[in-house]
Amino acid sequence: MTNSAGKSQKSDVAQLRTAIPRAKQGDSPCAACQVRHLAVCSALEDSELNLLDKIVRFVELEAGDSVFDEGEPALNVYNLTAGTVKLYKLLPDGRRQVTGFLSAGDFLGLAASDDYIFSAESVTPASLCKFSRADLDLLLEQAPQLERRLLGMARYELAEAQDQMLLLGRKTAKERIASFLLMLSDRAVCRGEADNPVLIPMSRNDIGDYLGLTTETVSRTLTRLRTGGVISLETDRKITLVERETLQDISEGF
Amino acid sequence: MTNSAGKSQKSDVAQLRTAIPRAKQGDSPCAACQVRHLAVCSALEDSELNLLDKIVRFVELEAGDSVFDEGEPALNVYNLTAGTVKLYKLLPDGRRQVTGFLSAGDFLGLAASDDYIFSAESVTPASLCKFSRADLDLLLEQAPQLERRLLGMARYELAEAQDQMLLLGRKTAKERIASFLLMLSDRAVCRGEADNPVLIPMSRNDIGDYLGLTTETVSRTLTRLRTGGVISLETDRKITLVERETLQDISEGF
DNA sequence: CGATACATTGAGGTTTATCAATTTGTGTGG
DNA sequence: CCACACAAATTGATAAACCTCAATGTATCG
Repeated sequence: MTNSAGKSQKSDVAQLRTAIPRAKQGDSPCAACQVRHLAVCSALEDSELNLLDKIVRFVELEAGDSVFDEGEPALNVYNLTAGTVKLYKLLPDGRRQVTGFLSAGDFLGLAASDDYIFSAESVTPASLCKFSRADLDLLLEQAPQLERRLLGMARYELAEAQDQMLLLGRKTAKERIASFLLMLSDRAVCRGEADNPVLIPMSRNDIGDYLGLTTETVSRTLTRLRTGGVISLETDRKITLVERETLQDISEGF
Repeated sequence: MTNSAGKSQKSDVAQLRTAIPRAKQGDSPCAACQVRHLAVCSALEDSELNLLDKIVRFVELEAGDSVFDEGEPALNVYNLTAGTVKLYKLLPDGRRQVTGFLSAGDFLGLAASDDYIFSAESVTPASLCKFSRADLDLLLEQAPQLERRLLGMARYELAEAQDQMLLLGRKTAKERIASFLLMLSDRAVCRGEADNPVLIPMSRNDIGDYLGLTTETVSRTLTRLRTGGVISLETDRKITLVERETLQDISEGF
């Protein structure tokens, strides 16, 4: 689940590469953050950013690295600033449910209990801002408006979770795939990227574990949508939405 | 979805019956609330309860009444003080996903958007405290600790939603039913009731729509658990957990 | 260029859904 | 209190969707 020593050596290289633009000249790295407007941090005034700078640590991950595992003490929280991270839960026999994919600006680790209740692992190379929960709690005292921002984010996540329950409980494979592609497209727009073609950072297996399907069903369903002319596969990981309206109708169950 | 005029007449009777103990002698009904320790209201000091009393309205529902429907402007929030309420989303062809069952102490209507994103309907006769969102927002100014409480509740709901995603995406019918029975038992304990036998306030159809199954599969699966000696059906709506450990193992996928 | 992981395709099986009939439970009115 | 009507639950037979296992094709990366 976590990485071997051989792989994590490369991570150091990545750290060197990105450390320079992130904290140049020793002035506030948070003030220079490209995704601040997307993150919890948007709740802080420019003058308060130094509070963040004091407690933040930067983490660089390569694809497949573990951020934390379910059941560990929830000591840290994270802001994802680049890349994609997946959250998942496991059953004893290895069945896996991916409960979400995170991208730039998303917050991670806000657990209800003392331990993490899911595992988090990078899907692509990723950059995170790491805060200890103790530091975060102190910060919340100084900047109570952060609490409102966190509540807003939690509500949004709840809304997404309810949509996902509808998908998992009642939608067909075709409807699930259509919903998934549209979600990726919409989220790219939120990050200021193009809505089409859709870039798919995760494997068919990860998609299956997110949608409650097998790899094979994901693949077959994509093939059928392609054959039907609704989408077009540029590569495995790059899909053009040819008939967005049709896809929308399929995703909503019409 | 809502009730006919004929049925809602009885609701008036229910209102009379319970109005007396709830607001006796005109002093603070919130101070006398039996489920305050379970609800958001526990975040308020006794001295602050009069703030609630000023803005609360009491609502009594009979089984099957609508609280609000998906897509309506989210003008109010509610605290459930007695009974069971189900939340659900619909697809255009009538497929339904119940996203949660609420019981005494649960909070309802905290939407991320301006409109409700799910419908809410009582499963049994129910009592609710109703607040306008505008009033709640004002109250949050005066009692900011409420925000922390709301955040805690949202986190808890998120944790439950993730468990439900694992259930819907990866568990078998048998595992889903076992998880469901244990959840009902655990929640009864939270409310200070007996953990066994389990009282089932909702229909097989509602259970199916919650677990992503059909009525028939729910029924057959209960029959098999009964035949296997793991549970015992006292009546349709009252089930004894004969082998709780076994049920626990089944629910976790062993 | 070769090795390896990932994706696709095919054949066949399993679980759960669907459709239909029967039984049980509930509430009403005689 | 009983009989009736209606809704809810159970059971059975069949079908469909998706999964499993296996083989083949195709990216990707040293």
